[in-house]
Amino acid sequence: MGGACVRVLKNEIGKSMSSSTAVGTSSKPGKGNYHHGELRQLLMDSALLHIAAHGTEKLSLRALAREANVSPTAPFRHFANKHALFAALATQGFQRLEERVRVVGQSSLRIDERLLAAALTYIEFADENPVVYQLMFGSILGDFSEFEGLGAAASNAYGELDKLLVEVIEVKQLPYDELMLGGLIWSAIHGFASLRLNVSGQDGGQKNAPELRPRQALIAMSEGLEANLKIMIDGLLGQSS
Amino acid sequence: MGGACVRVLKNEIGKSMSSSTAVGTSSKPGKGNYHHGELRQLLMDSALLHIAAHGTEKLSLRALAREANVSPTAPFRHFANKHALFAALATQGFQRLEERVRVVGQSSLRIDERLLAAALTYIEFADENPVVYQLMFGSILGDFSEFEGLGAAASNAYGELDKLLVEVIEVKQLPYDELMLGGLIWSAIHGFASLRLNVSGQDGGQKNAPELRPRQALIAMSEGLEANLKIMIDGLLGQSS
DNA sequence: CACTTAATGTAATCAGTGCTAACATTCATT
DNA sequence: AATGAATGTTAGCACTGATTACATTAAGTG
Repeated sequence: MGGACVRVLKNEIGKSMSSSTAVGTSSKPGKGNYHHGELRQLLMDSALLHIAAHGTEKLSLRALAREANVSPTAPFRHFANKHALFAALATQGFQRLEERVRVVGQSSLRIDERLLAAALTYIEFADENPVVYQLMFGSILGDFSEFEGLGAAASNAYGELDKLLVEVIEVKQLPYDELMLGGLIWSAIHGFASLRLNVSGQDGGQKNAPELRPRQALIAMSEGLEANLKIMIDGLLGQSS
Repeated sequence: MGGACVRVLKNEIGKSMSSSTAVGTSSKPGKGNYHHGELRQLLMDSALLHIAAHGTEKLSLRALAREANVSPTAPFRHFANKHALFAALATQGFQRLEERVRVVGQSSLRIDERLLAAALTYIEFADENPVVYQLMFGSILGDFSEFEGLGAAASNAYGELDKLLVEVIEVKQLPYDELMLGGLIWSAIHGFASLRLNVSGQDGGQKNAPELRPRQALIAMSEGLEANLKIMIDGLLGQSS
């Protein structure tokens, strides 16, 4: 019951199964065939699907285990507890985001174009990986320092944006403190990405209630996204070219 | 175990116990004293404290019932399920936010000053009611249409911002579509508020790791908040006065 | 007032969950 | 072949969300 619209996106999984022998997945437990090697990533991928379908709240490690044809407690060999799984997903997310932003940051475009491209990349990432994004910037995981590597991964990802900020300030001789400009631009980007995920999720596209003004605003802004982002950033950089 | 820093804020509760006979709260069940009248709001207030302390994930209706000296299933008389409680909190939040924004929106200031004041109000609300804010704009509650009144409350709250947008566009003859300008400004405000809640929650203030650059950016922007917000909004409105 | 009715609380119970502890199997390395 | 770390299994505890049937209260009606 309930319209739990499954807004799953393939990009959010994939990129897994780097190596390992890739045993035939089907098979009942207790027959001398231990899973081995691939279970951790398999659980993570499976978790993303479940969260996308029913939310973090209803994710059950036992259900994941069941789905993987594995004993109910097997997941605990890979994740100390449920939140550790979330943290692992978020960490992986930060790493991938960092990688993507670095690529566009190192292109040969002008600095302001690279900044815009980075912003777009950020928003694309949120679009393509909504569940991971929520884990990364939502409130489910409290203090990152409770999970090894998570805080560092988050900081590294931000660092890629930071580089661009330093550069744009120097090139354009902006009167901003680098940290403050970071706060401004980061807020703008994140706000847009975050609202789109949450508000656009409203109404499965069916009953189109009259109470969807906020949603319309975001849809309006989403059309011609790049141009609108440019307005936003240029506004913050104090120029209207 | 775990550094579950209890960042509770009094504003987040309060404003309750509107009327009712206010029976002496202490007393064991099964002694001919039914709670009556105040239990619903009592559960909501209690829930906020629990969520602030241990997160939504670990909130237990049974624990709330226990704390209220009430049978384990009593909460279900007031909330169909756990998420309905969250939804009730979010709905109340939207209503209070709407009220606050309306007040500043109706002041006698210039329109751009009122817009800035509204933005500040929004951010103050998030600061003072972090848990409610996360429920309102986070991903815990999926489709608002599943909860009666929630979608409308959200839309009404946005409506107060909307009024100001319409006015500023007309007065300043801005070349924006009203919906799009709403998307831009709303993103900026929400992004700042949201990041502050989530990122500033990192590190209980103790070990001050070197991996806190993102946090520093937000702190930098938080100092002189009003001035920075003004930069942000003026930037979007395309003026640098 | 007595009587009804809706609202609210209780009691008993169920399936499912996170997690722990003790044990089994496999893999990699020597 | 032997050892030890990694990984999976089995059994079980304490707890949770939720349902059902029943009890009590407050409020309204004649």
